[in-house]
Amino acid sequence: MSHTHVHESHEQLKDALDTLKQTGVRITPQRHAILEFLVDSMTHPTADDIYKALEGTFPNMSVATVYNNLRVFREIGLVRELTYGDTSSRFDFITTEHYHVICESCNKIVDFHYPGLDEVEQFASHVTGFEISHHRMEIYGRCPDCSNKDLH
Amino acid sequence: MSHTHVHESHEQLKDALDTLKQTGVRITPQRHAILEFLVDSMTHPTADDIYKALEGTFPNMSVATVYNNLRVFREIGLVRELTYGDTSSRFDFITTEHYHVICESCNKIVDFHYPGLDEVEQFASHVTGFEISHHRMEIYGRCPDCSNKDLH
DNA sequence: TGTTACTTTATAATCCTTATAAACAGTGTA
DNA sequence: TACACTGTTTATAAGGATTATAAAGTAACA
Repeated sequence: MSHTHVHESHEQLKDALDTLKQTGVRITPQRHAILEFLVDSMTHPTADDIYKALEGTFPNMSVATVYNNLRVFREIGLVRELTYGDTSSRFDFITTEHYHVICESCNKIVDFHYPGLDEVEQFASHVTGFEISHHRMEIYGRCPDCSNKDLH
Repeated sequence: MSHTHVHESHEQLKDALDTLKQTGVRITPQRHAILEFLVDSMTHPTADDIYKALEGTFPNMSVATVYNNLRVFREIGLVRELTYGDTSSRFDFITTEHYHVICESCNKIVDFHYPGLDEVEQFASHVTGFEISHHRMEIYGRCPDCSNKDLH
């Protein structure tokens, strides 16, 4: 299981680097590191999280570099930017289609897979006349840990 | 039709003011004006939109007043805060349950009604163990106007 | 080798939102 | 009415996330 995950991560990173090549985006050490961190990360990091995480490896890296490259990755479809109510955006390496459940108490974000809401898109297209491209959905609630805390 | 809408607006404003009374929130001229603007607005305004719109009536009103009261309205459930990718939040007077379609070209926001996605909430609760409270969903695409522009 | 375009860095600037403190206004009580 | 109490607005400062800018660095390629 763990071995499988490691292998998947490598594959995902390799695919991402291939995408960079195909799109003509240079693979710099910083870009490599940011992508690697995102692929391995299960935590939906903010730009600052990434910046801090790579501080050790790249003592001179600028915050702007993180932001610039996250924008590049977003534009070529490698990364999704999540804008919730809180102050800063979170970034998510795109693998398969999934949604997020967010704990309103501790802000934990958990993935869950669900068949795409195509029928909602079709309905929206029908009533509004829009050409639909995609949608986003998040579900809010309390995670098991925080629910248990309430019992004390 | 128009007459009906005017009447509905009055009812909605009245209901909102009642809610303020019940919750023990004072009805100040500024709060009245902000609520009235939100009820009449079909445009999902930003805090700054509201500030500018009421500048004529309240030349001395502070931006902080707008933000403070939008927070109050949100906390008592009169208003919903929409956080999309763009820089500033938009605010939406809550009437009945509806979702939003957003034009990626001109940023227009159109409402559409759709039965709540309860089954998705239940599924998410089942697989993650969360106690679900609510969800959000937005659909993105191109509005008819912008689609037509492409044809030229 | 030299030129060109891209990238990173460092820093400043911008913009949205919140915090703070003083002035103001309503409400209730003696 | 006078007075204290609490909530509200105002004005301004501060905070924090993100973007813009210019200089320095680096890869690609003729």
